[in-house]
Amino acid sequence: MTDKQPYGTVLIKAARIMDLLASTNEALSLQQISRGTDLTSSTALKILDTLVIIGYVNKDLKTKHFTLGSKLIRYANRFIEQQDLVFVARPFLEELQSKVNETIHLGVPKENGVMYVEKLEPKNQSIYMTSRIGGIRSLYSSAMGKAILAEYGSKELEQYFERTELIPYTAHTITNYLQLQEEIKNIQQVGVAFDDEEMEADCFCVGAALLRDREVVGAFSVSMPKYRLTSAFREKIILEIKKTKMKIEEVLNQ
Amino acid sequence: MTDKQPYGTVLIKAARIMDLLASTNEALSLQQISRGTDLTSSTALKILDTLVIIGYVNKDLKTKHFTLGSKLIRYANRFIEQQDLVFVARPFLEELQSKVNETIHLGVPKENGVMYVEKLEPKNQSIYMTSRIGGIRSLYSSAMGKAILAEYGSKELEQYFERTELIPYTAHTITNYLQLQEEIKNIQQVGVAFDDEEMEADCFCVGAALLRDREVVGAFSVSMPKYRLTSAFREKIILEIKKTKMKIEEVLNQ
DNA sequence: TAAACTATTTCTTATATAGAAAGGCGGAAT
DNA sequence: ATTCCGCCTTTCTATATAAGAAATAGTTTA
Repeated sequence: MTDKQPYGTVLIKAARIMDLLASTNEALSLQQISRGTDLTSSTALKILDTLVIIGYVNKDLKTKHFTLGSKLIRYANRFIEQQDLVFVARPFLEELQSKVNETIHLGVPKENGVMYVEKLEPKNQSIYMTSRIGGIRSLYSSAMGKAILAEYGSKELEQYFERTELIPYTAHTITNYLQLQEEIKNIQQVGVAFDDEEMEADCFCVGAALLRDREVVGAFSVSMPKYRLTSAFREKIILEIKKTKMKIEEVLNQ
Repeated sequence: MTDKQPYGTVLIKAARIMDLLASTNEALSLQQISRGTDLTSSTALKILDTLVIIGYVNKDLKTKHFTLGSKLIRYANRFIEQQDLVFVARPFLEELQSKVNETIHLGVPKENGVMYVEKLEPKNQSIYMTSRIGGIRSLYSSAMGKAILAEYGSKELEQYFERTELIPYTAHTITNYLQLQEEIKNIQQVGVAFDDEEMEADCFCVGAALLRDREVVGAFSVSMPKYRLTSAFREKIILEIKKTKMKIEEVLNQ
């Protein structure tokens, strides 16, 4: 019963500081940081100085205020590239894109939700794209998420229900466990999942999960404004999604 | 002459590990990390364990290999949002976008170059966008960069020349300091900078610097494939860039 | 099954860290 | 201008932590 020797105390404190800096768009003073992290100002300052040296934090020399550093972007870009699902799936998603000409997302399961790791845009819309990559959506309210849920076993699903509250985002969000269970059964039969304005008004999505060795490793979806949805287009998208899913999984499973 | 007390040794070692993990797309073993960073494997492992706890590193439980963690994406997204230049400039860049319908970049000076912090895409092209945001281009070979150089004072410029080798990227890259100086004079007269296939074949850009309190805080540019460039379009772009620069700077300088 | 490698834990010493307190600096108020 | 006040920075030392060698556990190869 010997307690493990503690380690990385400075790292953990540094991470607290980083999280605090990442919790706001404002530049923070030493005081704000030391109060916000329960560190003495001398300790916080020494850690901050080191974080500045390694490029994780920026210090405004005039105001003495701190913000996140630019090195983090390099890390993030590399993180995305290290998700080999992105590498594998991207060419097929591009192909899908060329056929449906709508927004396409790729996501991976993360923290009881699904995290966007790739996004293909169709139009002239100028989008602030980085605000989305890395974003996490709940499983029960998105096409990708429901496609993932449809691959869960029954006890896995039960555990999901236990730990998850079905909060409505729109009037269409499914907030009832029985109804969600019905929906999941339907997805298992049809082979694709839908999001009919359940996350965002006017937004319709069709998605499918991606399995490697019978395990969910991600999901992808096509999203569009609802006014562009005709029943013929809907059928086309379903067909193309199924084809794309097959192609990607073929590669994923060697 | 008392040496400063060392601090943040673990942080710096952790950063070495992070940098190593960010230097490749491969997942790395403990051995590879301990060799690549000159840390003993026990030290490296303890740091890695902590990095996993705080979400900076991912450990594959099967292979025991390490990759970067997903928390870095959150940091990166927030970093972008903390660049308040992005907030200020975006609406004007979107307006510009709607007029020229070509790719628009926004950058900030960083490490003897210019770092992309925003990108507005015009077309149906599916772009792997995160690979660009955060990317750094040299000053002498890009429209944004040369626009920044044109705001340098003469001694500042001399210092830049001293520390910078003019490496050619294409046959059109300016690799001669006198020629570059001529070009800069021209930019100062015309008010915008050009990149005529100097960075990438077939790519033509027009850019301008953004000043706050007479200090360069960024730059933006319009990029297009050269075959779409007519002389009328060129003039239109120059005009629109000048207008956009004025509008953004008006806000930047309150 | 053994051999060879790699990951993990243990243990001890030397070292880095935490935090209080003092000192410095700059902006605000008078 | 001068004082005051708040925040940033430095100093110092007991103490908690880190480093590394070596033992152990685990895994792959032959």
